[in-house]
Amino acid sequence: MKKFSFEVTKRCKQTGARLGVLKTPHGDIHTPVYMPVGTAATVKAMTPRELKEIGAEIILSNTYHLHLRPGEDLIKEAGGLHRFMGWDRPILTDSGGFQVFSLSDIRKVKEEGVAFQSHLDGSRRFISPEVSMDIQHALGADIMMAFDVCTAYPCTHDEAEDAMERTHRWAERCKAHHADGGQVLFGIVQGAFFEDLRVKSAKALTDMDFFGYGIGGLSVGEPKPVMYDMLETIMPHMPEEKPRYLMGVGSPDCLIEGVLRGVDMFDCVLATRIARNGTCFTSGGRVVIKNAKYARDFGPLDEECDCYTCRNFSRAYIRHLFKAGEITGARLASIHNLRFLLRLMENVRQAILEDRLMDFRNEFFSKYDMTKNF
RNA sequence: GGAUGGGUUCCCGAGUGGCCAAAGGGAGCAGACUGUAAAUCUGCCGUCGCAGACUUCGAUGGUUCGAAUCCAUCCCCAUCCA
Repeated sequence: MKKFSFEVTKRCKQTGARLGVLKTPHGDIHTPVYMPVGTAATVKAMTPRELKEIGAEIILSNTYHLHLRPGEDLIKEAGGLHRFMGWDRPILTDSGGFQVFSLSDIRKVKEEGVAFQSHLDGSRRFISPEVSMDIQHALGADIMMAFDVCTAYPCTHDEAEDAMERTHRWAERCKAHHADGGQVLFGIVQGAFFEDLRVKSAKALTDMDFFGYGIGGLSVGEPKPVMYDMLETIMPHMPEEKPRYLMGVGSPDCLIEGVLRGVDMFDCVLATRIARNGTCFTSGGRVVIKNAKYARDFGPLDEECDCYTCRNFSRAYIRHLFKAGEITGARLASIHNLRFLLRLMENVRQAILEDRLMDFRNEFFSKYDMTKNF
């Protein structure tokens, strides 16, 4: 479709990291980009207006969850996901593939597809590549993801290979079933933590020619260096002119390390989840704001942050809200954590533009206490 | 002044002879969290500590091998009656 395009506009001379623009009918996305996650058609605790204010260019939602509730038919009737949730910028929908992994206790994978038991009411559901495509068509997100099989860490080579081969077959089925309308489809590279499989998967997916490529099956509990190694293994085999999306990452350090290794897109629930649980990103490292030591700390969460929370409220106040169980605590922390990552990526893009991403990285880590990381 | 019911570890509240350092909840403290079964979950929560030891159930004195639990006296509290 003409309405969609991706272009790498610049490479950092210092690191080779990419700057790009992904154009969609709902607006342009400047990469490298962090995408806030709104699984159930809402980024938890955030309104679309607030998301815009902090600079979110695209958000994520989820096929499995919306299929169960309220159902894709209802969302289609509402005019599609954008209108339903009042968000007019781009949306990416995950395929339900990650739920094959995260709901492993209540699902069965077969060649045809995956039989889930709804985590809401136990009812039996079946999602195949075709069903996932149908649901995602009905939802109408700009970017759709192929239905894949995500494996755990650790897993055997055989398990990883089976999951990968199935992911490839399913990717073919997704592509065949995808209606080339106002949406584009990403394939997903699997292969767990085996270099031969990752290379094979990258090549196989590239041959299928998707609009973009997810890198799945990482950040599932492995040490970070292992993930970084896998990225370095995969990247030389990814097409240069297509967007690369590292699924489910990350933490501030992982975002930077990912960009350095050629990643264009990220999403992660971490920012919003830990925000609701009383933990915040700061330029100095993680701050568990509900801890007693902040009871009389009347300074901002992060001196360097420009977000609404940091401009107007103290650590002591935010801690108080958490201790009191007030919903505003979760909201203020969510606003901050998301703005922290979005601003980090703004800075990353600026650094790439100025060919100094490695300098930026080193400066970031000189301040960021990794012993207080995730 | 009389009647009745009570006083348990920070709070509420179980416990009526040994299995009680004492259920459960709350509060408090800490930890976890990476394509969201998460405003969730886990741990600690008398003191010192490895085992274990020591102090505690309004106060004091008894009974008993053994008491938060039984008896006596006293001190408080609540409600009702005068």
